[in-house]
Amino acid sequence: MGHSDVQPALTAATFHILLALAEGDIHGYAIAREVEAATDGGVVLNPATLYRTLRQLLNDGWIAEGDADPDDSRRRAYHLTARGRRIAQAEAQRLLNVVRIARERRLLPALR
Amino acid sequence: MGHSDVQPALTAATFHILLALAEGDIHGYAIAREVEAATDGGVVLNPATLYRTLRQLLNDGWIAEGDADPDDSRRRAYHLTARGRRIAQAEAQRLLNVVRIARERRLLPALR
DNA sequence: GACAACTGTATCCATTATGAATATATTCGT
DNA sequence: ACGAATATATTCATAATGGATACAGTTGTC
Repeated sequence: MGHSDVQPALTAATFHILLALAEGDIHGYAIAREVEAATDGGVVLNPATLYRTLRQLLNDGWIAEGDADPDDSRRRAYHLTARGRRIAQAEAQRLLNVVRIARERRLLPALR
Repeated sequence: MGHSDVQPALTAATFHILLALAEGDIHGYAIAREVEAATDGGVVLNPATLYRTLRQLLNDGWIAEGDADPDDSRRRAYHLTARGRRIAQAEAQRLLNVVRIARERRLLPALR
């Protein structure tokens, strides 16, 4: 989709991953389960999408790697950087606007 | 992104188009301007995405073609079908949940 | 301590979605 | 009449996603 420089609209997968990372250090597999739980099974992250996206987010400096887990050497934990948090906040605001529009169009019950 | 049969998560472009069609008959070009206005220029629909998506939505029976415009023979107006409206409502509800999660993670100011 | 089941990360390949650019015709304003 | 804006549509390249698979470390159990 276009975005005219205002804001580069994140993919749904990226945003869900950022949401999971917002609470603090968490590793890939746990992200997948967290997203699934938070959306009642509505969003299932494909491992290809998950690890590919994590690599990109790391490269872009939106997330950073946390301490290694002493209990399980396979785990690679991440957390949001300040930059990543700002981006996630902006995206959340954008989605809020979309929900507002949906409400105006009577696709959702008024307020709550 | 995955979706485990619960609900096939729409693309942002598709949802914005459905939102624009929720008010009643409206033609392609007007949809593009409407979406741009509603998102303060944040979402700009590429014509390729727009007309491609309209064709798909029509094929899938989510939208239907309205009466021809007597003022301008080029215009092809559409509106949501009952099916399309149900799908848009479900997607709106899904996004509302995402916003709720973002709020829980303190990425948005509490309530409003 | 062997073995199965689960956890965890990662990649390949095919498919789908998006975007930039362009083409073409109609309508509007002057 | 003529240029600008409107309106639909497609082509070709790139980006995003999903299905499948691979493989190693960990946990539980007998």
